[in-house]
Amino acid sequence: MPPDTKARLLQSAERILRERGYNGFSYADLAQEIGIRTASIHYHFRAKSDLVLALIERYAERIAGGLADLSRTAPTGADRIAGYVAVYRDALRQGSSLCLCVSLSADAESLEPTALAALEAFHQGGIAWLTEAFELAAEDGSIEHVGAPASEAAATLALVEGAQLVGRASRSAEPFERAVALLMARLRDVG
Amino acid sequence: MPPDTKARLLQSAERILRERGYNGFSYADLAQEIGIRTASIHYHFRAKSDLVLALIERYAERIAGGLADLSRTAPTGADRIAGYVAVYRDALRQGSSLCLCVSLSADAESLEPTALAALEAFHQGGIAWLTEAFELAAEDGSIEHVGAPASEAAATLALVEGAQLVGRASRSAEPFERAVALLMARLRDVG
DNA sequence: GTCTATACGGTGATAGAC
DNA sequence: GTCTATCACCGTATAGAC
Repeated sequence: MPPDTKARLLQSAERILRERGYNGFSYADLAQEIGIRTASIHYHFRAKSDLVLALIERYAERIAGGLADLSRTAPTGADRIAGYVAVYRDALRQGSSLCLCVSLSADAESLEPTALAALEAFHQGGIAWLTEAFELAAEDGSIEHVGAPASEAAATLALVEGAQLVGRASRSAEPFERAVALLMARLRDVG
Repeated sequence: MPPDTKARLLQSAERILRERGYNGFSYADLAQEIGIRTASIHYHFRAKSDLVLALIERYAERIAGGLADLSRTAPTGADRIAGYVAVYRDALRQGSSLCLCVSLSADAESLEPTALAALEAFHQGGIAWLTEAFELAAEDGSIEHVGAPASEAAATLALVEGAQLVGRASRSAEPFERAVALLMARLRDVG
């Protein structure tokens, strides 16, 4: 019945980290937000690096789960790409936060090797999923002039991550929409 | 003859900030690197926010100057886009650093309004330059199937910034190259 | 211009009581 | 599980001597 502290910690930590970056958030912020002392956080996560690693893994699983759902429910390649872009649009939250892994990539220098490896795995997973989506699109004709699927995938991942960054600098969703407009225009039959 | 301390400060600060982010570098790092005390840095830049603002303005001018040169020397739209991509490729330095403004965009929450405004101006300037380059390309036919120049510009800015981020997470140049490969393939007659 | 000295709060982390 | 108390720094910033 009492809310699971560890879960609340993860939830708050993710939000703060996505707003302020790895070096911009502390156990003190976190402690204040959920109403315990910093010492208590160390009980759940021995070190800040442990918390961050748990955060990445949890985040990667959640996104991977969402993409797997999308693969099942989206019939065309265009539907899948539209859904993928929506994931990043939602994560931007009108320019107020970044995808956890976009935020952490910028602070790569401060991360442990294990966290760095998890970050790379996240990117690799995104590219693999996008490659499949573009392969499907090449077959079903739902996206205009599709190039090599692996190249389209790498470009699309960079596009949405960069679009988030530009939106973050403007604290607005508009730059994101402008950046993905051409990609969205290539999609056919998307509601 | 004695090296200008202010200039050395700016040079070192830019390097460190691009490697570690706004919240990941301190006056102490800077002081140690150029061999003076932190108190002396405050003589040149009253507060960290003043240093960062000077850094952005200097950086924006340098990049704008480079792009202006490129406009004069690159005859086709494709040449200009290739040159633009090269600017970001060089700034990535094999995955060891980011464009100053990519780094700062991720730490937007920590910046003063003046710095944020300068960041937005940097992005706006990049998009304006790219828009002209794509307009030229639409006329000279040097890039395949050019869409609305303003849309191409917004997408290209996001693409190269995102490509840097993915490269940074892997401490490698390869993800950057993969991300821009399709764009580069659209360019014709580029040595 | 650069220094020493210092203020003052933040930082991740630990020991041990409850 | 959470607390109090405490540690050993590190952070930006200032005052005033040289």
